[in-house]
Amino acid sequence: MTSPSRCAKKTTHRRRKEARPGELTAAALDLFVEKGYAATRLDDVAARAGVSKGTLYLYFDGKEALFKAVVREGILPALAEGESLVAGFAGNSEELLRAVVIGIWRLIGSQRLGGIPKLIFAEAGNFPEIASFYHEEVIQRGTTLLSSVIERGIARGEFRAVDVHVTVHLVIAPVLMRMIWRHSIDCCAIAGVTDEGYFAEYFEIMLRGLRKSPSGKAN
Amino acid sequence: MTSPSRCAKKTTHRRRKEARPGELTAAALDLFVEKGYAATRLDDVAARAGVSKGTLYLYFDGKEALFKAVVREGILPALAEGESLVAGFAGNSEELLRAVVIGIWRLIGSQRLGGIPKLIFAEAGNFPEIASFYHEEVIQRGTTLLSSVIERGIARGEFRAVDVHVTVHLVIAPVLMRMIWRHSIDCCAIAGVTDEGYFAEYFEIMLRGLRKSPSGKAN
DNA sequence: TAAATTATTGACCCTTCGGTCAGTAATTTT
DNA sequence: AAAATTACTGACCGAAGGGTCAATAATTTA
Repeated sequence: MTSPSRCAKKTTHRRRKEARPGELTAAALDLFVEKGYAATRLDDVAARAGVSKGTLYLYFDGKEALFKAVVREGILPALAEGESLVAGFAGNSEELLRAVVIGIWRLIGSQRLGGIPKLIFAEAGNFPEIASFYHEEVIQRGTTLLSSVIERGIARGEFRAVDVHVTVHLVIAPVLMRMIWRHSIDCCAIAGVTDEGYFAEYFEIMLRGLRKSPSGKAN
Repeated sequence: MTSPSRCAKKTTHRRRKEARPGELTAAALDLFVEKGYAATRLDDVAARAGVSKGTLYLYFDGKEALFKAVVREGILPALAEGESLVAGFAGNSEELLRAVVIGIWRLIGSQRLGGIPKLIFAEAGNFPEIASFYHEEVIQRGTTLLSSVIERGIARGEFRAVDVHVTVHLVIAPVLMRMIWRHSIDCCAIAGVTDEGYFAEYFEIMLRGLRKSPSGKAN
């Protein structure tokens, strides 16, 4: 029982040096999000990418390098997009906050990438190298991004003079938690609620909480 | 190299049937919170409790039963306390919401137990039995508890007519995220912020978002 | 077509860990 | 003190999985 190959149609294996890395990171993203970091088997990643484990090691130094490649390829572009959005935005800060949060949700939260934060929070303690990598390349940048939005709102007299550092965390928490729910016990809890319904109430509460004038209807 | 025993002072082991279960669940809580569910070794749990792995199996059927015991012993009493608080509360709903959230933080979030939600979210997918156990015994009860507070506020004309289901998740998200940060990459992010500072801004934003009258200063 | 090159394989090594159980030692009973 | 009871131990088993590497097959070069 040697189960010779994986490809039913082509008994022989093909040599496709160019395509391998992308196929491997795609497969890895699927499995990392589904199983977590430690529980993902490199055998399975390789199999899903249509190669053997040995091939995986030809393109990546190991599990850690593979994971970093997944994050760099998937999350950093989304952050860059958010940064350029803020840099060139002309409207009021309420609209900007909406645009940034919705953008994060559209590019990360609603995609398979939305499972990465959960994985990081969960396994940071057991994999310090990955934790510091993610902290430096994603969390710091993301925090700075949101801080700039809040600070802009305060500077323009649109938001109250909140504690920016704390508020960034309060603003992003419901977004992160929706990603986390979606990738764990999502089953019944928020299952019946659409993204639209969730974020509508989220913005209503959050912007009422941030607005300087308590008279509402600033939009 | 047999490393005969663990206890340096008493070469002999003691028989303490009554004390073992509590010592084992205490050790297990420490390690589950520190390492996560899958990564916690029963050998280590036993060692921290001062017994051998064999002894652990005398008191618990295995890892899963041990974990359930930890949750039942640690989290369910806190939920019960919240329920009785709501049942007998006389003040306005804003105060009640504050009391319930602060209570959850005091009894769970700020304790080692605050590491449990992270573990559950992270490993629910890999351990369905634990996920459904936690969902039925903790999440449903907790959601119902918070729903009753929001509904009370709406019924008394203190809160806007928000979507209760969604709002429960929005209200608890920053609390859960603070637990999660504290037990993962807490390092720099919220490290400099006290619980008081965090929750002060949290209540300010959340209650402005919930209040019916937009004139502020309802407290 | 033959030789050289290189992408790919998968069996293998080694460690880890949940779970088992025959044996040992502490305690109680007689 | 001897016998009976039972709390406790730790060596062991089997499965799992990260990482290695000699062998093999596809492709390129001569």
